[in-house]
Amino acid sequence: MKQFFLTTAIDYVNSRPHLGTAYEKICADVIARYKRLCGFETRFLMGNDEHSQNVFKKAVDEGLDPLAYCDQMEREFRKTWAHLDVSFDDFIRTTEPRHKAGVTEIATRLWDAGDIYEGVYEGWYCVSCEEFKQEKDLVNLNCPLHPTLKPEWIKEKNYFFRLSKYQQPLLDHFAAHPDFLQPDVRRNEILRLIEGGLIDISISRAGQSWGIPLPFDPGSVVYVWFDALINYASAVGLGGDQAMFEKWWPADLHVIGKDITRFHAVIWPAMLMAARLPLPRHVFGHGFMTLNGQRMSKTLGTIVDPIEAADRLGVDPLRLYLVKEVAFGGDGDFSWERYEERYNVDLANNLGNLVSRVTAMAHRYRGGRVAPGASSHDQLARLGERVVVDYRHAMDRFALHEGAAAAYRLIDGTNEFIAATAPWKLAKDPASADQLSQVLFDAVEAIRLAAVLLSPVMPASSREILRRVGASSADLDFDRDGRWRNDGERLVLQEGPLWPRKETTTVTDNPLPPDGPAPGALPPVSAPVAPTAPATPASDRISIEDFMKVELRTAKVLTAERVEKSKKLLKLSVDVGTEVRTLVAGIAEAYEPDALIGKTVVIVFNLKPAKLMGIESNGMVLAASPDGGTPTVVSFEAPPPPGTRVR
RNA sequence: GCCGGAGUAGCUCAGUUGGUUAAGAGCACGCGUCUCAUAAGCGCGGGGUCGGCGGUUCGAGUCCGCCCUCCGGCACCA
Repeated sequence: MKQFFLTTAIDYVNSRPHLGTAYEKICADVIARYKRLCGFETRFLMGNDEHSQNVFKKAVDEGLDPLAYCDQMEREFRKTWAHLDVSFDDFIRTTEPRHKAGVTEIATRLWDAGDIYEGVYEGWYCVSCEEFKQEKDLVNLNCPLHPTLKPEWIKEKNYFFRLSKYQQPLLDHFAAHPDFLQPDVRRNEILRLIEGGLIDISISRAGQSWGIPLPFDPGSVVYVWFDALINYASAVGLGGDQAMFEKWWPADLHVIGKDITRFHAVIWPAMLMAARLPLPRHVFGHGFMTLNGQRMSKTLGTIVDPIEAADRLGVDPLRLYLVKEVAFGGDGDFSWERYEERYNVDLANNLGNLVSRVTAMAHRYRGGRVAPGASSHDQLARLGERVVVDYRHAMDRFALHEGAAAAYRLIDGTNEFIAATAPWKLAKDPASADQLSQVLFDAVEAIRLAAVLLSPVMPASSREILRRVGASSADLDFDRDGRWRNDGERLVLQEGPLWPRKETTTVTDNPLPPDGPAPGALPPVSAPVAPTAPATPASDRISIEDFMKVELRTAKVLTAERVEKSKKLLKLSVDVGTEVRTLVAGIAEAYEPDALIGKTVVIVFNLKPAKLMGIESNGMVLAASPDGGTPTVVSFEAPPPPGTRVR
């Protein structure tokens, strides 16, 4: 039997799933369901990534055992996926024994192959980033991403994977398998990256407990992302169930976000080459969902809860929106208005209304029993066959949006067909009885076929439609059900609207706050809510002494000019009361230099000097800086004299 | 500045390797029409120099070069 093994990325359990993660799972689910429909024995894998120091820390902060915390998150994720009708066959957690077995197996193979070697890594290590930092990137010896954290100088035994050795083999593989990585944008990107040269990478951490020990040196654990990649293989028995592994490996498809393509299209294949294991057949890097064109960000409050979105109009309407309105592979935008618009147009007006009118006529004119007539006009049938071809072609190359569009061409065509044949007129003329039967049958059959095509996208709705048009929804099979069938009597049921039209409310585009309202609630209609910063856990707080180390003072801007060749930097000279200082501020995108002159701002007075674009900066201007937003400098309505201490 | 991505109708966007789905779809708007249906459906219409300028070609949203604009990342957010 033909088979298909696909995976999504496993998710970090630091935060709950949002619409972006849901998007990936839903798209993968559509592919999985399509493959099942086509008769593939399908294995659809998802899971959680738990061996992160951040997870460990977060659990400790919440006073939980890390595993208990992960258990809790697993329930959260599973609940979400179940709610969204994501039909995964297996769910792996990287803390499971089977995963440990897989990781151990890969590590051993790479070690035996001589592709792992021991080295010493020295450098500044930021615990929060779980990364070594270059000295030049440090901010006054602090991590640039975590300004309150001082990276530690770590000198540790470290194991490296000879990634460099696989530059040419990878290029060869890409050349031999042009569709290994899709879409093309990603492929080109990665090819350039590989051509630019690969360097060996560190794959272990010493002296940590949260992780999987290296088989050849239990004092070190496997670096979290190296560990994570292996889940795809360990989930099908690598290092454990050999028979299962042989059956399912290699994976046919990894569905991942575009941000992690290099892990999946460079490092992972190289690891498999080194382990002498076959490579996955396809990697697909999908795009990101934005909210009203803005990145989804927790701090901006631009996160959409997928369960909330599903509860608003329905799981299937959400799935259809995500699949049909976004070209799979590109970025997509979500907005509550557009979501409602698509619901009304695609579901209420078109498909839902079509089902209503056809089932109503079937009942009114034929008592609900519809069978082909003797006079066959095959215009709808031909459209159906053509649409099926387009649909398959699109779905087979993961063009999910085109697949959905193909199904909709049949739906639109059926509405047109009804207008053209006007069954209500035929019904008035007894001589047209046979023709009427055929028209009704054709319409019912078209709906049936469209429902089959849409079944991967809208599984529950598809079942309901099939039930109403007297067709079975059990064990759908594309070869049997995915074609025009001009035979058999259909017992049609006339019931209420599938998707009642929503009257357009004045839905605002305000994003939901991070911990949004109860499911079912409308988004806030009030004025935009200021993004609320996540509460800082008590353990991360600093003492007053710590704070007092930072000397904040007012300063009056005397001159301001753009830094040559810089996009973000302004060079300022400021009066700090006792002297005039030069400092550099990254606010050029938000402020014209002239607008700052004469303003009194707050600076960090006792900051060590740093060189930026060749200019020595003696202090730092305080500004509110949202992620991805423009900064606003702290200023005063009634400025105190320069040099006043701020505390 | 470097590296990516993108510029197609008022809005959101499709447009497989350059040539009969090339100038499209949906929404919005205007007009018309049907009455089976969820004030849904169907038809017609307005409106675009396919960012600009060159080039390759018998033929260019499509390929090449330069330029403009926007977005993202990095250099530079001390």
